[in-house]
Amino acid sequence: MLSKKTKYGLKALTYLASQKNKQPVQIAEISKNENISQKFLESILLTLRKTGFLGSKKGKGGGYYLIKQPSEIPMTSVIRVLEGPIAMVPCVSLNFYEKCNDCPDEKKCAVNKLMLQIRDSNLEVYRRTTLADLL
Amino acid sequence: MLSKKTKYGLKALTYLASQKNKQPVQIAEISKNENISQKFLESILLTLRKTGFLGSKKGKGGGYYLIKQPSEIPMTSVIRVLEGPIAMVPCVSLNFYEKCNDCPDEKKCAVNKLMLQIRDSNLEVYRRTTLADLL
DNA sequence: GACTACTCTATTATATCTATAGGATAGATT
DNA sequence: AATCTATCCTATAGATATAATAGAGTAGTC
Repeated sequence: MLSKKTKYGLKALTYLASQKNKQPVQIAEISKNENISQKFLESILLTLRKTGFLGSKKGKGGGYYLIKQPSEIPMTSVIRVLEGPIAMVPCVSLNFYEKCNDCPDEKKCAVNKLMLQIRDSNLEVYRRTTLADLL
Repeated sequence: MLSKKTKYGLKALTYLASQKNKQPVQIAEISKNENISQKFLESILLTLRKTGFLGSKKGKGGGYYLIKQPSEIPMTSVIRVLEGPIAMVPCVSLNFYEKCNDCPDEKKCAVNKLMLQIRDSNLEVYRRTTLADLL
């Protein structure tokens, strides 16, 4: 299952991407329009800022805004930041590889074989899709 | 992440599929060879029997065995039984569809758009892969 | 009839996700 | 400078799902 964190994060990103001008948008506005708990959204936007997707402005008229163009934000990086590894098992992960301790030979492992294909097909989708494609 | 239940279930299925004769295999044997907690494996094999993948024989010389040919067991059905819905969000699920209560229009939803593609690509992999392909 | 191995229910442990609370901090406005 | 506003940050609690264990019960085989 997709976590709510990722779901909300994606919705917030598209909300910001669909803004005509580049004025900062307040958390409260996004929260209200996308039906997201404001406090929860707060922490999500915070991680998106820390990971270089968003900029923020404090004080009156402040809020969050996209740093890059939507077409320059691939889903691979969004998913990795919000959801974690794209692979469903660590032994087929590109960025978070870990050996299974119960598995003597990865190349003979059925789970590895299957999940390698799943990873590849998911990666293909995430790589070719940018935030701009979701508007 | 893939649950251990699914992981162990897949390993057990391939173990059974790789048997030369069709004699029942005891839980203890699978558990030992695949490094799986015996009791946990017990419950997994039980659900695989109840869902029509395995047959069992009680008493001495008993155990579990595959009912169908490995080539006739698609991953779609295995995953659905062990892991649950293939879709990552209910609003794009074929067999477990559910409307999001926070989303006014699915067709305009970014999460829906993205996850629809992910579902399709995963489905394609699971459909073309049978247990026989994992041996 | 004894042995073996599956069957089933209940319980515990663990982890992760989701959400909330409350205050601290920094910038804008007057 | 004072005040308002909105982000920033940490801590924590509750809910849920997963993972694993325990132990008694049942049914078939030899």
